[in-house]
Amino acid sequence: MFPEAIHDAVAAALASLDGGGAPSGGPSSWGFVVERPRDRANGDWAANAAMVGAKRAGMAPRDLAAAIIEHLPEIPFLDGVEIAGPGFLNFTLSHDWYLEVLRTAAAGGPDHARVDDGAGERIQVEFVSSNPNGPLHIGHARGGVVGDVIARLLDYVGHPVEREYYYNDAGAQMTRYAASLEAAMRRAMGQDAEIPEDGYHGPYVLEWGAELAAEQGGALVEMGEDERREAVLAWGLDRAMRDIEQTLAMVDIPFDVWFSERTLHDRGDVDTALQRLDGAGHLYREDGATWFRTTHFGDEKDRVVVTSDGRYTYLAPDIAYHLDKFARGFARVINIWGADHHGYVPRVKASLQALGVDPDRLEIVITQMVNLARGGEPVRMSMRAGEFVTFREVIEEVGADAVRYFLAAYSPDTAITFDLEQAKQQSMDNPVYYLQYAHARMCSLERFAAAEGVVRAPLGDADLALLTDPAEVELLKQCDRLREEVREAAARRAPHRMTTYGTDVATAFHRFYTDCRIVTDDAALTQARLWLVEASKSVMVAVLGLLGISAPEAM
RNA sequence: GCCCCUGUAGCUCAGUGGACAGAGCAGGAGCCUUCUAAGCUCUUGGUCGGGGGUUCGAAUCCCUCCGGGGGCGCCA
Repeated sequence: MFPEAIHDAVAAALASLDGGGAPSGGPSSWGFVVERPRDRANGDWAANAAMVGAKRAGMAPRDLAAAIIEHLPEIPFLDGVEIAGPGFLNFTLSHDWYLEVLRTAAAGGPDHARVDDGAGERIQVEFVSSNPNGPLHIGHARGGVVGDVIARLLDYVGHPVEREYYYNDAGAQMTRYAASLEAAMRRAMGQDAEIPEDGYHGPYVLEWGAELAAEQGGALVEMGEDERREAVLAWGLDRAMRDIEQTLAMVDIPFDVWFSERTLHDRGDVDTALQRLDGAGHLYREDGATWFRTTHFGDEKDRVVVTSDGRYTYLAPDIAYHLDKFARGFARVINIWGADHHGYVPRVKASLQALGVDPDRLEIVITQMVNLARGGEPVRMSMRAGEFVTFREVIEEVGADAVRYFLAAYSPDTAITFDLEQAKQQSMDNPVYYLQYAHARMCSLERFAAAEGVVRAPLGDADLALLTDPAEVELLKQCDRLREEVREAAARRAPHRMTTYGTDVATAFHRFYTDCRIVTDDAALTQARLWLVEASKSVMVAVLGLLGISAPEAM
């Protein structure tokens, strides 16, 4: 109910100041906001209405503030309102409000702060979408974690969310991959074969080639060339996809839909999309190729969709793919792309616009680079030569929780260096343990209480008013932030806000633990504090759950 | 050359229109015979890259300059 209740009340006060008849646009036309003051001394919530509206009201901000207070309707759980600084209205909530927060959190569990802001707005989040010709690396991992957390956040605020992985199982890259695999297979079988210059050279190619040799090598070499090529490609696709899916499962990143590029070709969707573009007059031929006039939609140059030797460029199926997404009824589509793809945004948006889909419905989150390091030394990688540390290796070395935390903790806009040594350390260099430790302590307290024979009585019987220690109040205030923090993180597509918030909750809890002994001879106080622990646990489990990090009961 | 991201404490990063700029780490001083010290308290440390502008108010918005990263194919 906060901050909405305050906003409504202030809007009502402004409306009555306006002479009863709310003018154009109604109360919200004043355009003020209710937000958290940076400094706690300035209350629980602050409204800038008096500053924003001073000009329109023809009054000095502080005078307008006083007038607003004069006309302010009653707000439940409000303890007081003050004018401060240049004209802020600072609202302080009552202790009772925080006890309501405790009851809601303790009774409602980790889902207690869910909202249905997004009801009815189906969103697709498409992420990772690595080509199925090798293992995932750390860059894919970041897209995976960012996309996964965004999907979890959107779900929490009430959007029906579908997670999709798009894989390019058609085209020249796959042909090169299959040729490389076949060569590796032949080598494993003792034949003389060279992996093509423009093929894939990573150690995994040799490894998978050997697997292929062992599984079906004999049969494959007997086949005709075309048949064998098809069979190797199919096996290679399956092998890569299995590796990718398993790796993602290791860090708890599931997908609802695995979408194959081939289906677009097989169904004729690519042709259809190009015909539609042509029909709308957006295509032209030049130098033997077919061009899409993307400059008409703000791109810096036109793009080829069919090459002079009759093959599609990657853009052609991408047009069909994005068209297909919206044909599936998503109100909004979010793509998580690596920084190296940012240049493609204009042309994909152009294709949507050209075909009558509002390009604003497609949102593209760009994740910046991830560099790997070990003990401060950069780990050199070459994708072309296939020399890179795989995501799987990183997970095995540092653990799923630490990986997820690290990849979620920074704004997607920031380039990051993932230091394997640091991520592995179970120290304060690794704040993931700080959050998990808070949760483990909560569980430990419950175990201790039970061992002491303390039974938690029903919530309704607890005298929560006993919770007046500053550390207790601070912890309750932190718990109260969950809903607004999730909303903000979801709206801004900003997973890292959850790690920041989680740290605040953990800090408040550790402080509470240090300052207030929970299980004591004072039965009533013990009951109240155990319920506070329970409420905090709901919040902590919610945060860890949104981050996809495990909540250990003991550490 | 053009486009995107970025420049905030010694380090890694939060904060993107509000009130004296924050966290962790690192540095300094303390706290375990009692519920997990992977914890807590206090403390040192900043011309928010430089300069202009918009605004009642700018780390935040605009312009410009400088530094770092990425992208600019009839490759994916």
